[in-house]
Amino acid sequence: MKDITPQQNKVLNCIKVYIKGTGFPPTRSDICKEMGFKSPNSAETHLRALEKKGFISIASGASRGITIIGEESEQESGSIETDNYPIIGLVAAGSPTLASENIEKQVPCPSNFFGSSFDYFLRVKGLSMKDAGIMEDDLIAVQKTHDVKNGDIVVARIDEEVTVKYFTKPSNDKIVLEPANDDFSDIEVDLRSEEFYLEGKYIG
Amino acid sequence: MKDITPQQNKVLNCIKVYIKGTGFPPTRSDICKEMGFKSPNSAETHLRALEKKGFISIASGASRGITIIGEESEQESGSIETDNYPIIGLVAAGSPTLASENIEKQVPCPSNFFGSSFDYFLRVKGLSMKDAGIMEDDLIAVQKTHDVKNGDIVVARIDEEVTVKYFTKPSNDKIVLEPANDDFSDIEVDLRSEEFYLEGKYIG
DNA sequence: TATTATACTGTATATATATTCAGTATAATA
DNA sequence: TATTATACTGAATATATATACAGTATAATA
Repeated sequence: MKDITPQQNKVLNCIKVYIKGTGFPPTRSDICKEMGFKSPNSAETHLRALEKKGFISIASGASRGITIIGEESEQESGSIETDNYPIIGLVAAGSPTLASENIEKQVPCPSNFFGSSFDYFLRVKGLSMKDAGIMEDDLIAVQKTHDVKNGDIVVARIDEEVTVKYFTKPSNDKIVLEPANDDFSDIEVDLRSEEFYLEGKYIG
Repeated sequence: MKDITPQQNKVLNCIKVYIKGTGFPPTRSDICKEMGFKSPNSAETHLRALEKKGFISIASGASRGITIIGEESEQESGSIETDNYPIIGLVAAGSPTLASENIEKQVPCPSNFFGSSFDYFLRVKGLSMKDAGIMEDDLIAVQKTHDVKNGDIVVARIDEEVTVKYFTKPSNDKIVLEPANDDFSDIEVDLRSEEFYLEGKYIG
């Protein structure tokens, strides 16, 4: 990263303040107003300099196409690794689980919050895992994987239907999905005749 | 906040993803590309609807002048408000709950993760709240407060013993703590003869 | 000394963009 | 039944915006 001049730093700071205030980057004219310039080209040349030095990137042709290139770890208190995770609501039959139409919203959560890494939250429908502490409308953290062991709680899809159950594989072409609620019965899947897709594994 | 339609939610989510990816809001055309619309007016009408319902604000005349109105989130480029919360394990009789000897460890968590603010995590012992989805060794988020309503799940201490139950106060000097498991029975506390201390309220 | 980077003013213009107008269609509501 | 909200296509247009071109001036290099 090359040196930044005091004036360029002022412009960079001005852009940051603008974004914080409005939610979107300023135009060349906006920068002129803020900085007191009388020509939009003054802003333009500063932007080009800042881009050249790697502080921002400019999307060509697009208005307000300024992106601040931050040095990431600006966090003071221990720099916790957080990420946004999508919450998956009702999964439309046949569509990929993580397709945007299934995403209710994104929530921030530390990536190691449940001890193991995970990929998304799933909103649970039904009470079949009641005795495992998973209730209707609960959010469960799911890791996309096919590596599951007997006794794991898995998210599985059988013929377009998504379900959360205990996983057991007694033989090579048979899978048993066991609910944690006496009111529900086991599901047996014959891998030779039925479609079975393992969406992932319950993490927390 | 009025109701949002599924399609409007898709558009809103699309805008959020765009901002996350590029650092600035999309144009009407950008939304069309992302959503598959063939007319910029499709995006325009959705934006107007979202504005009317209070999900976004639109700066008139400005390009890309879309601002997401998050209920709390002032998160530009990763500055999510996270805090460390203590996990309380077995609470030693007679000692203050938050005393350091009771703290198992600290975990980071977004302060608004459960919608409401909270003060610590408590590790649950016993299965008395099984039917409410609270199992042995579960972590529950607890807010230190004395402001509880009938039907709230509370953390209470009666004569050196800490317990998690539904709270009801039928009369001025009597409290009933109700478990969520048929195998356990209600606890009635006579405030005139027994010591009762309200540690806090169950948040999530 | 010539060159390059910084730091501006001022003008011009192609195009990116918001925004209005005119339609079509469906479902819900009064 | 009429009305309103949703969900689009398609075209038109005023203007917001990026961006190039033409200059001026100062300071720091090579």
